[in-house]
Amino acid sequence: MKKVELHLMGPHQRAKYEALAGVLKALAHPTRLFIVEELARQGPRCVCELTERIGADISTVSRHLALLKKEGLLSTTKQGTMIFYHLRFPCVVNFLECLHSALAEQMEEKLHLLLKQVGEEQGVY
Amino acid sequence: MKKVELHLMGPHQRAKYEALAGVLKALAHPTRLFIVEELARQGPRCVCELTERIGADISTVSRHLALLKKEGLLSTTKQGTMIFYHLRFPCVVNFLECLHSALAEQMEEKLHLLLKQVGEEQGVY
DNA sequence: CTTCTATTTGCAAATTTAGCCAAATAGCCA
DNA sequence: TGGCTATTTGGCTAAATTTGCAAATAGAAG
Repeated sequence: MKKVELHLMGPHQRAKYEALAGVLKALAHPTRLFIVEELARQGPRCVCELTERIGADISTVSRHLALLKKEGLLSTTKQGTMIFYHLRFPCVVNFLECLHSALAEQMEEKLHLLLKQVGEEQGVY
Repeated sequence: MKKVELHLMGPHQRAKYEALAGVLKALAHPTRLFIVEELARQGPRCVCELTERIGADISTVSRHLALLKKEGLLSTTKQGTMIFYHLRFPCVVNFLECLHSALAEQMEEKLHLLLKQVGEEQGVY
């Protein structure tokens, strides 16, 4: 008989969440987000061109790209000595935009709360 | 006259990507993903209940929850001495599911490629 | 072959993150 | 008040991430 540790997360679930976390981690960096949106907006770009726009060392940019590729978000093609990176799932930017607008709302809420507080304080004195 | 560094990422854009990255980083951890799905599926839960399912130290879980809350993904309500965490944007799980199925497809592709390679090698010898 | 250019990799320093234990806090109840 | 439970915080260590510089690779062109 199988002992039922009633609600403990199993190894299968664990693996699923680790894979997901890998992809999300790859996205969770300002430079890498910029890269993803740039590729979505402008189409495939080579390392040097992206590097220009980012303003970091080219080796750093190369590493960011490698990570995104490793997690399956980008693919590459060669043209001469240059390597072009492609966004494999353009739909991720939809999610990013959605998240961004939710963020904007949230910031506004916070701002309102803050303003209200300040207003009340001024009212008191 | 404004000097145009033609395509360098500006501070405004930078700030946007940093905020987005903050939220994504909060999501990018197996335990925190589990928490998010658990709250989506089962509704608000207290720290101790989540801790049971996760199997880590309660202080660790508490910190994960604090991070998710700090990034605006969760909110809290008190009931007696217990604190319940709520998922503020249940829609994030849609994205997670979408991402997960894309991941599954990708793994399958890789598997096929691998199998094909093995097949070819066997054919050669 | 030599010399470019584009890209990746080795390495080390600085920073961040994750985890646990122990201690502090907060609210409930007797 | 004092004890009990739920949660958070401080402190610490181990591990992972990020970054730039320098060196290695790979391909193109003279």
